[in-house]
Amino acid sequence: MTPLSVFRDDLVLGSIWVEPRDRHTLAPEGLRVLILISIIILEDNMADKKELYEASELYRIRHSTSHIMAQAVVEKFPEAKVAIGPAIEDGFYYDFDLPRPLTPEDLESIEKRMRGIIQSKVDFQRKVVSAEEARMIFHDQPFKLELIAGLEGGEMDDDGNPVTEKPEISLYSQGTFTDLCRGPHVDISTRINPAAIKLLSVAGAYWRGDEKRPMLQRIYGTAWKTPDELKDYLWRMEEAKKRDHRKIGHDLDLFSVVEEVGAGLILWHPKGGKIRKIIENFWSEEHEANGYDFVYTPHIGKAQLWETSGHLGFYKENMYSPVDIEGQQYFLKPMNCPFHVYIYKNSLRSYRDLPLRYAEEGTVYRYERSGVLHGLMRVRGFTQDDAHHFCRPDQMPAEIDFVLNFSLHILRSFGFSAIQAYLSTKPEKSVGLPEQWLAAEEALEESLKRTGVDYEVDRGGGAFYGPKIDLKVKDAIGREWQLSTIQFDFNLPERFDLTYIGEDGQPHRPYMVHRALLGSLERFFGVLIEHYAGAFPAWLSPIQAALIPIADRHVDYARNVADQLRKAGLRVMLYDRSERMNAKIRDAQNQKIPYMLIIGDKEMENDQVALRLRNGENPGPIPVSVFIDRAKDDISSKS
RNA sequence: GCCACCUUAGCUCAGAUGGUAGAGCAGGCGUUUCGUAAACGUCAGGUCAUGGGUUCGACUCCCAUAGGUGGCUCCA
Repeated sequence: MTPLSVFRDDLVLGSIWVEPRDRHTLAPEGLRVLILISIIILEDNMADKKELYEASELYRIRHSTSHIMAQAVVEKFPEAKVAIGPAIEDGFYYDFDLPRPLTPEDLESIEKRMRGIIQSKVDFQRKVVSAEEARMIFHDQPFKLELIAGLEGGEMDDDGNPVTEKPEISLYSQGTFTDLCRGPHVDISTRINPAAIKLLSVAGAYWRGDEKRPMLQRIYGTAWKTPDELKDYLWRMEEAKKRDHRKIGHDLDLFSVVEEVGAGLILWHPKGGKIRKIIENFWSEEHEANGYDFVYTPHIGKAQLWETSGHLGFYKENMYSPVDIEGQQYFLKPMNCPFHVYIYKNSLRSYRDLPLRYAEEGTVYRYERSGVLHGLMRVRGFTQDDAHHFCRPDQMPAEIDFVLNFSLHILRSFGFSAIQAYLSTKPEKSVGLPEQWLAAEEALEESLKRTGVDYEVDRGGGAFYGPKIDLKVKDAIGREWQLSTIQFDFNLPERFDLTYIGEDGQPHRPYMVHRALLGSLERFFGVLIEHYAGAFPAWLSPIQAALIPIADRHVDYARNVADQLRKAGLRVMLYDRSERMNAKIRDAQNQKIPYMLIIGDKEMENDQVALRLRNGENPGPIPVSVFIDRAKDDISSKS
């Protein structure tokens, strides 16, 4: 038996014991997810996960391990300048300014020294000092001096409000190392299990996250209570790596990014393209059935357009340089909104025409710094499943209800059942009338309440042009991904002077709502790949059934079955090469094809196929028609 | 963009201290016709990311460029 961590959001909550062989078959999709569901129910009743963590012993262990690491580093590099070293989710880090770049060998020796320090049983001692004393102690530590000055001056809290009470200045010492630290720590180093810590990587990090300030070297590490928990954490990291959409995208031949085309630009291969097409078809049908009109707009627009929309004022850093066309400047579009606005403006609108819902899968281009590009998740060109709603003030609550429910419906259709909403309200700097903001925020919140979806409010977190709801989904291993966004826009209707004629014969300003449900097709595809680990449900699978004849004499019959399946609307492939059956199964399995249909003498005689599923289940021979019914059921139920 | 690391055949990777490259898989061609995750043989594949430099000689060392990976938010 071997322990398997029960976790949520990478926070280990405990362990259960399973047979080693089950660990790999059950854990990733089956068992773990089941556990997750029950944990989520339990844990959602708990007050605040973050507070819980910070009060935990594990948090103290990690924070203290970070200090021990700092001690080891300072011993190795006496001239090191130390910055900060907190515990974080799953581990800790510490930032240093060092005379030279660290190597993997350095990490090994630091880690070894850390074990030595831990085993020497050092105490962690807390001491409160005055700012003056602190300055003396850290006279050659510029980062600490800056922190002391900050503490003394009374800094800002998370919301940017000045902290009124000056915190006391405390030190923690262990062994030869003293750090300016709020704590808490373990009392003695033996609380840390030297076999349950590991240094992971070194990365650059700006002092205080500010790119204008010095670049420090950050060492990341992890620490757990037991070696088994450490092992399990490392195993989880491996599992997450296996789900990496870049790896799966390559293995399953879904997409690529090549240097010759350009960084952050996606090539969709036929199989990825098939999945995209299925997503788009579904998307279109649902939009069609829900009162949307489809619009298509160009990829570039004149400078004046972006001037009016405000993009050249507020968004220019993310836009590419203009192209010159007959002396006029044109910009590649970073958003679709201005075009949709002009479709609205193209005729005089009556109050009877509203609401209008313009939808477009609009491809936009945004400049992203090279270092932040990441597979399908962060790219420079992508297609938004965009739409803009224009409605009257009296229609606004119903319109929000509609779009929120529509969003939830679409996300759930793709197998995302755990959805968390975030409502962001008026920031200090904003456009629009306060009463507009209030009405919109109230409509958003009331609507959230009616749907019953779990939500949090981020006061002051909205964009300057309007409040919004973001929807995040949890994937199969508990990670959150932001997909949908529903945003009010008080800015563009003003800037473009949008109106409709009311019952009173007078022009009125419409409300405008901008929304994307899947976000971008590229990113959404990446999330789907990781959520399903490449094993897409049948309705999304580029190939649904693989026909596997055992010997060449079965190929003709298999071809005949393939035709029947295609006529029934299934996507099939036939293994007609003279490989061994085992090799064909292995290949189909690696391609994560949902249904494998083995065909030998017995099947040929009885007009059957022997069904094998990619999870290893082997239901055996069934008539072709029975298989067709079963597959069609799975597909229509999207399971 | 910045910091560190990385870039060898389509893919995954070997190639001490500088002496112009090797395996497995994939691919082509044969042979095999086989009941639930890899049959056997054979052939072909590389200006070692690109461009400079050091050297008698560079995949190996230095510099630049392009791509990639991990970070750059979570308060001492």
